[in-house]
Formats: sequence, C-alpha cells, structure tokens
Amino acid sequence: MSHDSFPYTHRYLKGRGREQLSTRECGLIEDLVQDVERYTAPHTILERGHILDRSTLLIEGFVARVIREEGKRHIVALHVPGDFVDLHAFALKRLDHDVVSIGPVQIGHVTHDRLEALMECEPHLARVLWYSTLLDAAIHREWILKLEQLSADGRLAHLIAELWHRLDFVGWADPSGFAFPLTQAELADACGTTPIHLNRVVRKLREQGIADISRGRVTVLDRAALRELGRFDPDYLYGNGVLEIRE
Amino acid sequence: MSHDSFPYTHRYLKGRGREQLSTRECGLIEDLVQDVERYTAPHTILERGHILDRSTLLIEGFVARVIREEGKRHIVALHVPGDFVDLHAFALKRLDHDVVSIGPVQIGHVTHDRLEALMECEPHLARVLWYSTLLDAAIHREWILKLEQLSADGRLAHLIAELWHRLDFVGWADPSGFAFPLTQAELADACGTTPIHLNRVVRKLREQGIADISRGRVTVLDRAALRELGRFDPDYLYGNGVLEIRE
DNA sequence: CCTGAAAACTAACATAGGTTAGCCCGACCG
DNA sequence: CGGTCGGGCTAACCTATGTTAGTTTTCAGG
Repeated sequence: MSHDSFPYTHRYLKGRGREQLSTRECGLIEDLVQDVERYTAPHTILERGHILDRSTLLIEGFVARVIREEGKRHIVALHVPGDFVDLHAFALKRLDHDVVSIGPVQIGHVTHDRLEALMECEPHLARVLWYSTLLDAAIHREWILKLEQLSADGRLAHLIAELWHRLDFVGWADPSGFAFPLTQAELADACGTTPIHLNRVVRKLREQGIADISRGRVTVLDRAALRELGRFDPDYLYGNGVLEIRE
Repeated sequence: MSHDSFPYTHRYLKGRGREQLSTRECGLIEDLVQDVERYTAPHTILERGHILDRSTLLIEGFVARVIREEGKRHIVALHVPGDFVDLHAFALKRLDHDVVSIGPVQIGHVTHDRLEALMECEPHLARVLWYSTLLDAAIHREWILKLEQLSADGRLAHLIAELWHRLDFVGWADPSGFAFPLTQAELADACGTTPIHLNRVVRKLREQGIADISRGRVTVLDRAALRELGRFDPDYLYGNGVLEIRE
C-alpha cells in the first residue's frame, strides 16, 4: 500500500471531524511544508531543550516522543502520519522531550515565521491548529488514565486499539490490522513495563486469539476482545473515522 | 493567608515566564470573568460530554479532572488557583472528563462569545491562551512519565513537588509546605494506586523525614530528598517561579 | 459531651510484574 | 560459510502492590 501520490495534508488527522479544513486551507498548509527529509535508520529528529524556529509534520512512518532518564527510555507519545509532531514548540519555543524516528520515516518542516504569517490572516486555520494540539492533550489524558487504571495487558491492548483507530483516520490501517515497526522493547517503553513482561503479554494476546504482534505487523484477531481488554472507547479522539462507520 | 484583595488574574500562572501578560492584558481577562461561584461541599462542576459555551477559571481552591469507570475514579489532572480549567472546551466544545471541586473552591466563568471577540482583536493574548493549554499538555506528559517510570512512593513525591511548585507560582505556597485538602483516597486516584497502598507510602515519607501529609496540609521536611524520590525537575513547567530564586 | 460518619490506619494474604540470567533464531557481514 | 548482533523468547526468583477485612482516629453536628 503506497500513498505517495497523496499530498501531505490529505493525512492531516486533526482537522477532521468537528473542525473540517477546506480544500483551500489544506492547500495553504501544503504550501508551507518545505525540506522534506527521509530517515531509514533510527534517528533523533529533535532534541529536548533546543530552541526551535520551525515545526515538524510527520508525512510517513512513526515517531515517538521520548524522555531518557538514567539509561531508561520512556515513550510519552506516539505519532502517526499526518500529525504535527511539535506544533507546541511554536508557542513554547523549546521541547520538554526528544522526538525520535521509529522505522523508516518521512517528515516535512514548517518555519514558525511562515506559520505565524499564515495564522494572522487565517483565523479559522489558526483555530484548527490549536485544536490539533488540544487533541494531543486529550490523548495524553487517555494515556494517563490507561496507566492509572490498567495492568500491562490492558495497556498494550489499549495502545493497539488507539493506533489502529488513528491510523484508520489517515488511511494507513486495514481491516485486519496495520504495519507497525515497534520492537517489543519500545512497546514496553510506551506501556510503562519491562521488555520481559511485555513479551509475556504479547504471548498472552496471541494465545487468547486477540491479536498477533510479529514481524513488523499487528494483526487484530478479535476486535471486541481487544477493546474490552483495553477499555477502549474512541470518544476522546473526537473523530469520525471510517472504522466506526464500517462496523 | 488570604488573597481576597487580589484580582483573579494576579494568580494567572500560565502567562508567566516566556509569555508575559501586560497589565492591560491582565485587565482584559479580568473583565471577562463573570458569575463567580463558591462551593464548599464536593461538587461536580462540569460533566463529561456536555456541550459548553463558556470556560471556567479557578480562582481559589483545587479542582480535579476525573474519569469514572466501573465504580473507580481516576484523576487525570489537578488544578491550582489561576488555572483555566477547561479552556480546551473553547475549541473542542465538549469535555472528555468531569471536573470536580476538592475542598472549598471559588470559580469564575468566561463565555466563549466574549473570549472569541477578545481573541480576534488581541492576537498576543490569544497566543498566551494557547500557550496555557500547551502547558497543560506538558504537565500531562510529565504525569505519563511519572506513571511509567516511578513506583508509588516516587509518584506521590513527584505530585507533592509539582503542586508545591505550581502553588508557589501563584502565591499559595509557603517555605514549609502548603494547604492541601485531598484525602488519601483522592491522592491514590491521582497516583494510580489504591488507598491502602497510598497510606503505606504516606507513612513511609513521614518515617523517613521527607514530608508529612496530614490534617489538610503538606509539610515538606526534606526538599532535596523529595525531589530525588520523585525525580522532580521543574523544567517542564516552563516557569520562573519564586522557589527557584529563593534557594 | 456524645454520636455517627468519614478518613486514617493496620494486618494478612495473594499476585502482577520486576530482576537476573540466559537461550534461540534470523539477518547481515566479512 | 562462520561470526556476531539485535530482537524475540523463557525460566526462576523476589518485591511492590492489590485485596479483603477489619480497627482507630478525627471531627462536625446535635
């Protein structure tokens, strides 16, 4: 499945649903994107504390927001194609975390100068950009909930369900699952557990016929059980994705 | 310690630091606030899913953002005086969580109509409001980190250190601690643990001479040990509070 | 001053998950 | 074609935390 013919913003998740971008507005964002880069090896795209004068749009692949501490690495957010990864740096100026690529990625850059100019004459677009950072915050809250509420198996199930949903918004999911290059160690970093325990959980999901995670792909075998285990309710994504309609 | 003579926005944390509000801009927000209400008994101020046409400024006391599920209650965020509690509802229109009062509180309301009008002619102020929601997201990320990284004692230490810091920004902390009406059960809801285990942790902090939490007050006994235990580094608050200068 | 309810606190036991140690397998490489 | 390295996987053991079932303290209201 290749999306190379799509312009970048066709995958721009966050304007969907409640706040729809017009074709003209999509084009305006499209025009902002410069300096498209590709990375195949793991790469630290942005570093904590650096002062930034541009923001990053994820065009293809996955990136993680990570915080390293005493040799350990913690993933505090994951992004799918179409996400503005660090739009918050537009107002905060520096990041409180690193941004690293996972698997092969393609990213575009938008300078803050050009963004600022655009936002001044496009108030609706400015609102949608704000909206997009608020959606990040809503996803953060759901992660907090899942970490407070669920044990490791539920956390993993929730993560899979969320990503399946978000990828579906932007056309990168299929009815049986999705391509997913995270290692078990990285999944553990995102679920707040250890690789050893995460492996136990992966095996359990497989044995119970809920989902299979292997060879760079997630295959969902029992969607209802996955949702139940992860207590997943997509309300917090404020979207209207295709999967919802499909079922 | 009474702050009754201060106007509300003197406690408006989020404009501090990088993005300073002018006196005139403070006055503009001040003028927006209407319908000041007080609650002494526990009260659900806002309910999940409701469509909102106004946002809420916390003037005095504490409120929590909570998600209830199968009889359990999870706190995904806490607010201190000066915080806009649900500014995100301005763009998202509905909330993905409830907002409840903890202890006696005083809140003000700002209608979205008036906010919208103000933001159109005050782009800098609009930027500061955006900034304030981004700070919420940064705090969310830190909570995710703390939940992934720390065990229950560290989580509690982190929570105390963060709140001490945020309260200091707005003049509600003192050098030995702060007034704090959360019950142990509520602290447990915010730390992702059970009341029983939280009680063990409270006792441990007391026995080790780190902090004492009792009778509606937190007394910090060993600030360095508290920070160490909670791996607390206030960078993510993007502030320049007084405590930093004091030491 | 008494009373009832909420909060704080404790003990005893069960288990999820962390830790340490290591094996196995396929991919890439010289 | 053998070596090595990262990722997947497993076992044994131990601790932090959850669970169940209470007792004690605090404090507001009568």
